[in-house]
Order: sequence, then structure tokens, then C-alpha cells
Amino acid sequence: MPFAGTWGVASSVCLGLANDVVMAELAAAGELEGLSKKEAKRRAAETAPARAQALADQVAAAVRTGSPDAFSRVEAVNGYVNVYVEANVVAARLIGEVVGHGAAYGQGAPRAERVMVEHSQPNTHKAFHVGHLRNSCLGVSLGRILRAAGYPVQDATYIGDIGRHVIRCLWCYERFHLGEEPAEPAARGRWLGELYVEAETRLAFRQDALDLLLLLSKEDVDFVAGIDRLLKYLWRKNTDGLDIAYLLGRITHGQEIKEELLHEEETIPKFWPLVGDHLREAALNPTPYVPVEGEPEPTTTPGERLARWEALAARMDDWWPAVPAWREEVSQTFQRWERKDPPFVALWEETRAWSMADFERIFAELGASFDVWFFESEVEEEGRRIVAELLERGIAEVSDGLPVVKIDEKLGLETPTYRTMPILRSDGTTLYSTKDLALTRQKFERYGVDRALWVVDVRQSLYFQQIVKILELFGFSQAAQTHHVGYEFVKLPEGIISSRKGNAPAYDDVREAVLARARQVIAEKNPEMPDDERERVARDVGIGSLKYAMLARDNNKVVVFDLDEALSFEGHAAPYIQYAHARACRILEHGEATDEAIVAGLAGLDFGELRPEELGLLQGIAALPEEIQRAAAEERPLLIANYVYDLAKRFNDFYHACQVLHAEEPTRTARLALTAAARQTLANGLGLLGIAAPRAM
RNA sequence: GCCCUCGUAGCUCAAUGGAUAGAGCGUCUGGCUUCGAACCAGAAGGUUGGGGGUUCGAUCCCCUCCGAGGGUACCA
Repeated sequence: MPFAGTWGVASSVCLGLANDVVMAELAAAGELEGLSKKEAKRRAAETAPARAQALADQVAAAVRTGSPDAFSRVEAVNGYVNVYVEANVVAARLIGEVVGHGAAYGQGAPRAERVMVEHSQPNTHKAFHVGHLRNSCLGVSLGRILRAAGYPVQDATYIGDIGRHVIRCLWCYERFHLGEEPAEPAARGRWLGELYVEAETRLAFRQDALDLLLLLSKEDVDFVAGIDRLLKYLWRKNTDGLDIAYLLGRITHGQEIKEELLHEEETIPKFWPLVGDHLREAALNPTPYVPVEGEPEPTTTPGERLARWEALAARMDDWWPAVPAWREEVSQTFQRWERKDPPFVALWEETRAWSMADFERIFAELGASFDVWFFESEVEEEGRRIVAELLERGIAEVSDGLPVVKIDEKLGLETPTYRTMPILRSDGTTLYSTKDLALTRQKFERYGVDRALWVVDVRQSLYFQQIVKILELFGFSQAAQTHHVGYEFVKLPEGIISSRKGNAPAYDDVREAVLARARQVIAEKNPEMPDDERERVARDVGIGSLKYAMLARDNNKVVVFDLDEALSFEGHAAPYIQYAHARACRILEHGEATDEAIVAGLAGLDFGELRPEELGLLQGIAALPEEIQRAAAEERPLLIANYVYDLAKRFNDFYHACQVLHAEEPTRTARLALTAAARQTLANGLGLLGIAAPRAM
């Protein structure tokens, strides 16, 4: 870092140049004859560094004589050419630009390309959880960054208001919970999410039981060793002999047991208590674990396996026999949607509204405002038409009853690349792909965009490539003007999030915990703050902290969401930056410095000899415009998150090292102006992240 | 099998192909009668997973191996 305490730019051109020159000279002198490439390089490396320094000296001298007044100093160090500028002059110009433009400081020149950012795609009838949070935070920030970079941007949300999950939730509602909805309207959306999880638990019941048996056959050596005895007991309960033989074969070989290969409905319910006897025994007297060469370590303990068995056992006799009928009911519910059965559509509309009320509240809180609202239910029909046309034109085909596009085959690719994509279910109901084919075309044709971004987690990257390729085969020329902004998903310290299992912390719960903590900290640190302001600031700080945690990680890195970390408002986090902003506000307040006065006094601005911390801060402020351009080009809000943290740090260094209010004039005025510029830049940077900049906290 | 991502300090993460690889948390030592201590100063902590290659120069680009995660025809 050559410029600590100064301001300028460095150039490394002489380093590369020197090597070329030395090599050329050696070659001309014939000294490289017979040398291997490696030896030649080593030979050149002997003199290149000195030559680089000599070249740098020449360049520096040329710059000095060529434009004697342009730079305050020009030097050559280690082969680098460093040029320094007159800081006082540049400082006044920069501060004028920042304070003069205000919230628009950093804004790039207008661009023609219209961009649509599709993000925040929650499903109705499901809970909004921390996994969705990363998507919304990224989408909101990316939209703001692109806008600041000069693009006309349309933010779009895409609500999953129909699909298998909705049907399952509503089946569960009608079948088991009709009329039970909470009296409190605000609680209804969340309640639907719970019904959805219940529906999945019921429908997956048989599979969950069989999965546990598979787990036991792989991880519980005593279970496998004792399987003969267990099955002998089962035999005494008049169990089908074929089923006994099947279970024996599968369990001893650690293979999956397939429900449809069992002959008798009651086999597993009869077997279950015997499995329980074994598991209880195993949990009480666990056999010490002995690692076996080539065998994977068990992922569960006897206690955990027993707990899973118990959860299933409580429902085994009621649920196992009922599952086939439930599946049939779900399928009939699906048909009611397909034929738009009026009572069912009315129920769908009512429950959908419960979820939408939640989403609108959450979006508002996250600063997500949308120019376009897409709904899956509204693109189903157009999707079907596209599928029909794809089939008609021979791009798609029906394979084993399933409408698919064999993309690799159509493109003549030998190695599996885009593979085969189903575009409609065999029963005629629509898939996500059916709808995205239609939606993607709509974005360009109906909304006139030039580029469409999908902010969706990275697990869907093959999916989006498939959509693009199918649209290209379809002849849609703008298909290539789409881009999937993929990001890694959010995990919990204890493992992966599954909305099916409902193990993700709900947004509302996390929000409440964070706000409570924020209120408490404010009450400690700033007891005089009035209640209403405290509530507002707690929201700015709490939500900001949550958002920063989601943004201060590169897109391709997994975020492990740890509530304890989210509740820490110290160190590298949003409150650090917000605090710097609040401090700047307070100093400006005490100094009675207004933006107008600062702009008016720019001509006479005089820092005297600039302190290193002042220069550091000025350089930080000056970097915002290019940071915005880079973040937009790379689609990485992380860059802004890092930038604004670094800027806050520089401001901290500045006000710890330099007295503002107690400084002598004209330094006092100059530092107040610098503080105003820093405050504005901090606020703008936070704004790009969708994070509020409170004036006090 | 094929494809994608990741591997950097005890932990969580940064770092346009450039100068001595930086922050936070945690640990240790200090600093509030001084514009607000959600802060600051200092210490300790590194074979950037291993091995090759390209380059004047590699955490970054290429190859390979190891390890972790994800995707791969009717989930979204």
C-alpha cells in the first residue's frame, strides 16, 4: 500500500515490460542459444527486476517533465510508477460532488438495456423462512445496484400460488381441518404452512417408515444380525411368507424396501412393534461402535433411531392403512383444480389471500417493492399451449406417457449435457417448467425487457439451462438474453433446510428474536431514546443486521444461518456501519453544518496538510461509483457489502484520529464537509443493500 | 457415470493475475471527566487441501489427485 498518507495511483506496466525487453536483448546478443525455456527465463529473471526499476525511473522522469503541474509527486519504487495528486484540490471537488448529488452520488450514466430481475418466489400455502430471506435480500440489492449502475430495472416477483404443494395443503385442510382456521387473520398464512407440512408427513408416511428400515439395515449391525429372530416372531403373526422372504433379503443386503413389492397391507404394521423391541434394547445397551474397514460410519445413534421409530409408531396403525386412500383423494383434489370446480377455486382464492397478506407485509419490511407480480396460476394455460406446439412441431415427444424434450438428442450432443426435460406431467397437470417456458417469453414480449435475470438458488442451474435451450429450439431468439443468478442455499447449523419437513426457522420468529434483541441493546446504550423512535430504530438495526448477514457472503458460498450470530450486533455487521452513520449525523448536528452551507463553502475548503486518516476516507468515498459498476457487472452485492464496511472503518479511523468540532478553522469546516460526504456515501452504500441508515441508534 | 460449486488463521469469511494474503468472532493485554465504547489500540494465530503446469509474477488461470456439498425424466 504505497499511498498511506497520500493520494495517487500506481502502475505496474514496467514489470511486464522489463521482462520483454530483457528477453529480447538476451536473444539479440545470442545469449539464449541452446538454453531451455526454463533456463532462459531464469537468465532473464536475473536482470529483469533491476531493469523494471530503471524503466520506472525513466517513466517517472518523463511524467515529471511532460506535465510538471499535473501531479504533486511522481516516484518509481520496486518497478512501480506511483503518481500523487494534490489532495486538497481533489478533496474539494469530490466533496462537492457527493454533497451536491446527495442520494444520487455514485449513480452511473444512463444505459439503454432494460433489465428485469425476477426474485422472491415464495410459495403460497407454505411458510416464508430464512431460506427465502437470502433470495429476497439478494434480489432487492441486485435490483438497486443495477439501477444505480444506470440500467432501467423492473423488479419482478413470481408467486407459486398453484402446484402440487397447494393441492396437498388444501386436501389436508378439507379432509382434517375444515373450519379450524385461526380467528386472527394475521396467523392464517402461517397456519397454512403447518397444514402443508402435515400433508407431506401423512402422504410420505409409508416411505418414511421404509426409509427407517433401510437406515437400520445399513447402520444397525445388531438389527441385521438378529433379523432372523425378528422375522420368526413376525411369522407367528400369520404374515405372508413372501413378504417375510422379501424383508429378509432386503434387510440383510441393506437394500431399499419397495412398498409396491409387499403383498400384504399389514406386514409393516405387524413388524413395527418387533422393530421397536429391538431398538429399545439397543438404546439401553448400546454395542460399542467398532469401525469396519470400507464401511461408512453410522450417521445416527441408537437413541436417534429409537426416536424416529417412536414418532412413526404413534401413528402406524392409523396412518399406514390410510395412505393409499389419501393419495387417491389428493389426486381427485388435483382434478378439481384442473376442471376449475367453483367451490374449490373459491377455497383456493380465500386461502391464497391469507398467504399473500403475509408476503405483502414481509416484502414491505424487506424493502422489496415490485414493478411486476407474476403468478404461477396465470401462466399455466399459455404454458400448455407452448407444450402443445412443441409436441406438434416434433421438438417435444411423448416418452412413456410423459411429454418431454430430449434436448441433447435434438442438439446432437453425445455426452449428457442438457439431458431430457419433462414439460408436463403425464396426467396433464403442469410442472414448473411448463410455466417458466411461458413466463420467460412474456418477459420479453409483454414487458419489453432486453435482459431477464433469475435470482434462484444454484440447484436450479441445470433447470434454467434446459429452459433456455428448449426456447432456442422453439425459435425464441431472445432466450439467450436470460441469465440465472445462482446462489448457494442457506443451511442451519444442524443441517439442511427442508420446507417439506418444516424445519426452517420461520421468518416471523427470526424477525421477532432480532427485533427484541435490538430493542434491548438500544435501551441499554441509549436509554433516553423515545419509545416510538426506539421501535423504528430497532427495526432498522435488527432487519439490517439480518440482511447484511445474507449479503456479506459471495453468491457461491453456502450461508450457515446461526441465530446467535444474527443477534450479535458487533464487529463485521450492519450495526457497525449504521453506527458510523449515526455518529456522523451527530457530529454534523452539533456542528450545525447543512449541505447547502457546505456546497457554498467549497471554494475556500482547506484541510491544510491532510492527515492519513482523512486521505483514507476521501479515497474510500471516491471509490463508490466504480464499486457500483463492478458489482452490477459481476452481479455481486457482496462487493457493496464489503465496500460499505470498509468505508465505515475508514470513517471510524478518521474521527478517532481527527477532531472535527474542536479543530481550528479552516480545518474544522473542511472536516465537517468531509463528514457530510462520508455520511452521504455510507447512506448510499447501505441503500444499495436495502439497509436503512438511522440518524441515531 | 456425467456436470456444477466449495476447500485461505481455532471458527465465519475477504482479497481486478501485482508490492508484506486481510477482516470479524474467539483468546490475551490495554483505552470511557476528551464530537456516542454497537467503538478503538496492541499481541498471538497462515506450507491459501496435495502435486504439477502457464506467467516476469498465481489464493486467483489450466491439468491432476484428495476431501465436502449440490444437480442429473413427471419436486420446486
